[in-house]
Amino acid sequence: MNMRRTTIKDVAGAAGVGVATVSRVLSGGSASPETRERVLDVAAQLDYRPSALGRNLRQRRSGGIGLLLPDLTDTFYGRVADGVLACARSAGEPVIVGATGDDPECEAELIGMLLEQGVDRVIAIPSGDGDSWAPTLRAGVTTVFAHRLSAGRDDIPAVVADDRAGVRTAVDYLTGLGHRRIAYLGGPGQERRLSVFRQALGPLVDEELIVVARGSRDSAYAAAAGLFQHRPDLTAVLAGGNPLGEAAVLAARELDLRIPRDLSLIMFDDVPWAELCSPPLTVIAQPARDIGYRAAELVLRGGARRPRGVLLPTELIVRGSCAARGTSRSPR
Amino acid sequence: MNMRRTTIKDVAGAAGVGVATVSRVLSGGSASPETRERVLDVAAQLDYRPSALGRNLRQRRSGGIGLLLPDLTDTFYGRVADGVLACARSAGEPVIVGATGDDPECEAELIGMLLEQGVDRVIAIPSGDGDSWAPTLRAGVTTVFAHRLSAGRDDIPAVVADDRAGVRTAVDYLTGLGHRRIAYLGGPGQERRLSVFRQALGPLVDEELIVVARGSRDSAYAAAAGLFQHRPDLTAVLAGGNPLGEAAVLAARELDLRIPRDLSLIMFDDVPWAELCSPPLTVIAQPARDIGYRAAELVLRGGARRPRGVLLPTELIVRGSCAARGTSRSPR
DNA sequence: CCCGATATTGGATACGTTTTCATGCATCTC
DNA sequence: GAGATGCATGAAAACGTATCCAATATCGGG
Repeated sequence: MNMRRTTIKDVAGAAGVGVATVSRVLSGGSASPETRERVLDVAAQLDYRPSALGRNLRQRRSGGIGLLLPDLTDTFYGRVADGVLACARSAGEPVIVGATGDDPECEAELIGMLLEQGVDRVIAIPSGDGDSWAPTLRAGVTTVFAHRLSAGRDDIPAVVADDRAGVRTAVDYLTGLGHRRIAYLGGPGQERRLSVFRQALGPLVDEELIVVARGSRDSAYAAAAGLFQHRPDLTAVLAGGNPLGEAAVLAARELDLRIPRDLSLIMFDDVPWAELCSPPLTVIAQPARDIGYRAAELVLRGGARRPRGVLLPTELIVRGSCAARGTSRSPR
Repeated sequence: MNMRRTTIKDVAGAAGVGVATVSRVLSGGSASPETRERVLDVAAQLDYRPSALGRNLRQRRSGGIGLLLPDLTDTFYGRVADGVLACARSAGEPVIVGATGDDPECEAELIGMLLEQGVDRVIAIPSGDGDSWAPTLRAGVTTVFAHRLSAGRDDIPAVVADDRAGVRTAVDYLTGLGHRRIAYLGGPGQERRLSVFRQALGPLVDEELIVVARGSRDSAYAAAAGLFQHRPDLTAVLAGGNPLGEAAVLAARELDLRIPRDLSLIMFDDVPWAELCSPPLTVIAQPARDIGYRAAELVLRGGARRPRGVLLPTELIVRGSCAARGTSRSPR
């Protein structure tokens, strides 16, 4: 059972032509109609597939695109990945995916793996500081960020949702409902949202109401529960991602806080279950799939002329998790 | 800006040795301590990374593993993918991911892409019939199925959850609560669950209560709504996956059916939001991540001696979406 | 009828690596 | 001291492809 893979030589031999001709025919080069037909016939008959290994080695590029994101478990990232895969497939490009777990060290390691693999395009939801990305740039790999920017890397185009507008409308909506003590529950890599939050809240900002959790579910829950216990005077929460929102709902339930009577909640990212929750969650929808798709488009078009990035709109979807600030929360 | 990638020749030249020696040192072969050190020094200094392209071409294997699944949007598949990625990373293997959308044609196309890419291991959640997989086997690609089996492909090992036990305990639980008219809401590729469902229900089975939706969310909702409207006499539903469960909850709410008073619901697959639902959903938990991880282990160990597959346990997690059959549903 | 232009073709080379094989050198054995 | 044994080493081949270049065939024009 030592089936050698059928190579271009086999096709050439069977068709009675040289390998160069076969290569040309299959790459759309010029050839006489009859040879072309014969070659195609033979190739089809032998079920010949040109080896990407040989081709890539020859033209010193893998033609694959690398995708690095924190975690495929989070539906948001899943949707981003879905968008990337869709676009890549329509271009016939394979995608190598790596999960960084939001760990810069792990990210650096995966970057190394991608470089070793000869990937020449990378899409990433970056975790660490910008330094990790020096290697890809130095190697001439066209790089595009998705969903997040990386500190000190304004030389890499990015496709992101308009956090600025999202946070602002959310904050406006909450203050419009009369809320004054508004908390922010954030995750890793959300510096931009945070700064906008502070800015939008203006004089109302209270640093103690800003909590940043690490990536894990446990950490998110702990952050939410801690926040609610320490500051029973807060009346509204903005959760910076669906895991945080989930943690907030869970913690609120555990502490017997009723949503929205005792606590108003807005969650970043619209997920299917937001509607199933009771009350259904008011959210800021982000076009996750589009982010992935557009990033893939950008990286496929190549770094020739690089647009400075793409900003996709967000949308506040009002459901039932926010109420006008009524009586102050009853203390237990 | 035509930075040639640093190759093994550069290292050899700079270290004053032959390329063979460099290759040996880096692959852990034998070499005198002093040469080894010098080579390693130079390699580190030049930031040399062996090109996977060259290596793979030489040893006629890509060393990568291909992962084909229906959809990264569904958290279940996301968790499976996460498991695969984790295992692959610990083995240093890159993973090429493709989304089939549960479309056999698309699946076949992606299989072709993987073969072209020279992948020598594939993990798949198969969509179509077994015929699609003839090419991979013929090419000597070790193939492992995850989560599902493929009809007529008992020569490919599979890592699956114990649907058999899962369905049986669910049905037993429901009948134990007094339910008699139990519906099954299924998706694509669930033949096994269906047959077990019929078997477990025995004489109670009612073919009209068995509905199979296509993959999309809309289709799932339509199936659920149609079922509930046509057969208002049913008292319990088993949803074969979290999209189906979601659809069931949504449709029930739309038709003003209260869960669990009017309708008991058990959902396959435990997702974080199952707990957030009100009432919290009773589910059959599947070890999705483990399925992926084990499949990766299996495919990495290689097809040398092939275990006939792995069966992972499921668990019925009772929450609040099932009730004893009380009064018959009031007709609107 | 001959020459130059054009179209088609096949041989050879290079891509970066691993691996085989032969060579040289030092050490060991009798 | 001569032959045998072992080890470190480098030259060269091979993996499958794309492309350069020369060679051949075809054709048109003078």
